[in-house]
Amino acid sequence: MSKSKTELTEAEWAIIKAVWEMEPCTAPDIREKLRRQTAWAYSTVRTLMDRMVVKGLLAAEKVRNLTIYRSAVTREQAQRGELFYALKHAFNGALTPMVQCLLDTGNLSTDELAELESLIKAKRKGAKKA
Amino acid sequence: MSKSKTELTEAEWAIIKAVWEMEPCTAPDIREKLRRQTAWAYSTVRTLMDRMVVKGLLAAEKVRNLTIYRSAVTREQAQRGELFYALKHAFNGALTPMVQCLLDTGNLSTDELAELESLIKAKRKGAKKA
DNA sequence: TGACGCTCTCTACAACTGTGGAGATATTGC
DNA sequence: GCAATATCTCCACAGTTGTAGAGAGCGTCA
Repeated sequence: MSKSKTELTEAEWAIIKAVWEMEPCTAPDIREKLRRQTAWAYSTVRTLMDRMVVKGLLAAEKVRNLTIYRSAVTREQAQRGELFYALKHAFNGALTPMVQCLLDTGNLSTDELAELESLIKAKRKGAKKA
Repeated sequence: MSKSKTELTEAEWAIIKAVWEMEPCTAPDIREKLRRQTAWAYSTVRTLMDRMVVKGLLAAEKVRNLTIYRSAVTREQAQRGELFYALKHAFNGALTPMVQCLLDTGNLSTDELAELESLIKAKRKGAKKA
């Protein structure tokens, strides 16, 4: 569970994020939701969504003349997929350099740093038992 | 400096990693280097590399009948690009959840966790002054 | 019952990506 | 000078991604 090689393009990310927030939903719903960012034509949204169904990213169900969409991968799965892609290719799977890079480039506030630190502390505590 | 939107495909990652290790180098060099992983035909490697030159990922220079390639982006730039792609799309730019996800999924040893912790500590110390 | 508005289906098309064959050219050892 | 090698140039082709137009089907309000 969780070996689903999930990789999304930019357009797919836009769509699936909208779906997560509105599901179950229709293509026009999503189109509307993304209007500000994308101004896509209906057929554009529809095509993208249907392709995503084929890829197993969304699930579609027909009700009368409506097509109802739902997400078929969780946000966590998708996030992991993306992160692992970066981890694997850009960092050869080495986690520490990846975090290093984040720290070096992101403009982290002192608060955020503190938060990260406690995250790790918590994790360490948990790991000790396991 | 560093706003270069660097995003690489899987094949491009393979190539540029090889280039980083051998530059300056020729297409046959790279082909040879990747033989184990990919078994690409010469023209495949060559096509990929030439396209990467167009994209500004590599730089090419002709010497006699040879084409010498060099990287045109640093490893750090490329890494940042990839990481930011994930950060922006999968995590809406929020760093903490991203790290959380890493911690949750990666099988980090206690040692690695400790290393991360000290990385953050160091960063905090530095940030205080800046 | 007809016009209006929604949603759908089908189709297209250009750019980008992965992959590589065919054949021209240059370098070099004999 | 010539054959053998290493390189290169050009072109092709299928699959994916981004984008969308044209027109059919249906529910509904006068």
